[in-house]
Amino acid sequence: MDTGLRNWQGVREEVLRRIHARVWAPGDLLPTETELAAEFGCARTTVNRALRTLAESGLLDRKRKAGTRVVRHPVRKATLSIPVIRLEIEKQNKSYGYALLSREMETPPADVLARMCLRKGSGLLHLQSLHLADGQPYAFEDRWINTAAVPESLDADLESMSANEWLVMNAPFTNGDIAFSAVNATDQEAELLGTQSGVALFVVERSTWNGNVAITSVKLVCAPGYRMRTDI
Amino acid sequence: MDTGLRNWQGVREEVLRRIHARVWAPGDLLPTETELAAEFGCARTTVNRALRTLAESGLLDRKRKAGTRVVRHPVRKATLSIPVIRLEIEKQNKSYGYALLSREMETPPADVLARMCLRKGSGLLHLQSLHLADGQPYAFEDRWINTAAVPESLDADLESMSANEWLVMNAPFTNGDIAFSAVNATDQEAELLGTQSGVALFVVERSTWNGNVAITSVKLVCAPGYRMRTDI
DNA sequence: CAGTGGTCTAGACCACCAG
DNA sequence: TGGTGGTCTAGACCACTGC
Repeated sequence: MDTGLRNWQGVREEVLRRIHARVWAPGDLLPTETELAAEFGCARTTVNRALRTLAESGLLDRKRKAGTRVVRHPVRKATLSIPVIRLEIEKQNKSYGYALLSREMETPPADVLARMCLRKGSGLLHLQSLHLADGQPYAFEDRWINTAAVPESLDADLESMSANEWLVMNAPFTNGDIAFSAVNATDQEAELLGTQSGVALFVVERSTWNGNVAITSVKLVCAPGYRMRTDI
Repeated sequence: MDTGLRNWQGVREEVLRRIHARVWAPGDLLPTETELAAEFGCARTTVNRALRTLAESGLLDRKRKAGTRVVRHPVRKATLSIPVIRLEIEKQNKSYGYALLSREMETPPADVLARMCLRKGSGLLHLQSLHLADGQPYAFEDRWINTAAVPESLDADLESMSANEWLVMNAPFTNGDIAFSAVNATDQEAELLGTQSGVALFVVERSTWNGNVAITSVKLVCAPGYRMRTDI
């Protein structure tokens, strides 16, 4: 039977429709790729692409020999874009500002060492800076850079360009992790962000590696009212 | 020239390596698919798959006729899994508990209506509940359900099963949005979560639609110390 | 071990868009 | 308008895994 679905987006839409319409309910086994290809009148490759896409977005579970099933608890996946802060601000039609507050070689506290998987004794470059949007405090950045991995960072001009952008252009990374949480503002954070201590602040912590070499670990404390949103 | 890269993952790794090694620097134009296929000794389809994958993860920018370029500011994309809370807790080897606190038909406040893109006058089902991990408060859930879109929800047994799970199984959605922020605990939230008012809490807000029909809007206030993490 | 998805190939046509 | 990526096809072989 040829229903005339000749491209993979079309097949994906039709499969989605049937899942929503409960033709294939959660836990159900779908026909094989070959059967669907025959029904839709297209090549198996096309069906494969459609089903693979749906599996990647978490709606289907595929196993060789076992076949393709509709997952029982669709774990929705949201994709967050982690932009360079300057671009994030400029996209809101605000002017970006940046101020370097401090820059020292220091022995990092234990939690930073642990996050970067480094052992004690290594001195790291410690940077504190402030990002501004239209002159207002936007986020406070507390960053540690592994100078053993990125020695050029010692000579970098970090007065005019944020460490974030310098690293993006000069120290590529292969993997990392990111975490989000909420904290009460310390006195220092409150003063820098122009608010009162105790106010709830949104925090982003990110560490990156090149292979298994730690590059940098950064903690971004956002100004009150910060909201991170995305579509699902 | 055949360098023996015969599968798309291998091609992807090699292209990645060259980007990291600055063979192709940010902004540079890559060879065409056909040229790369010749160099790697594989079919163009294979190169296409590799480059398409890298473009999807935000490292390459591809345009017909213009060719493939390394992006200047690699916007890293983090994929968050939004799990059913019960599963999230059980994955930590803790026992899941759930308590329905209130269930009323009510006229929602303006901000909820706006979030769901509904107009005034519609009564919605308002649910408040508490999620527990090993008996300790884990998150406070404040949910509105559009009964016009999901009339069966009026008869659902929401004492034993959380609304989240009931909806996952009974009211599929096609799209939605999700937002994260930080708030200071209100007196009510503090009492329910076993903490003091004013403590910084992590908040997740999510709204879902089936086509353009609003299904539900939920606000999840997490217990102190909540951390959401993922790899990038 | 046999059935299923995963992938590769060579060739083809098409859509888009920069020059 | 020509060059580039986007996709489809038919056929093939392979890898995994449930039975």
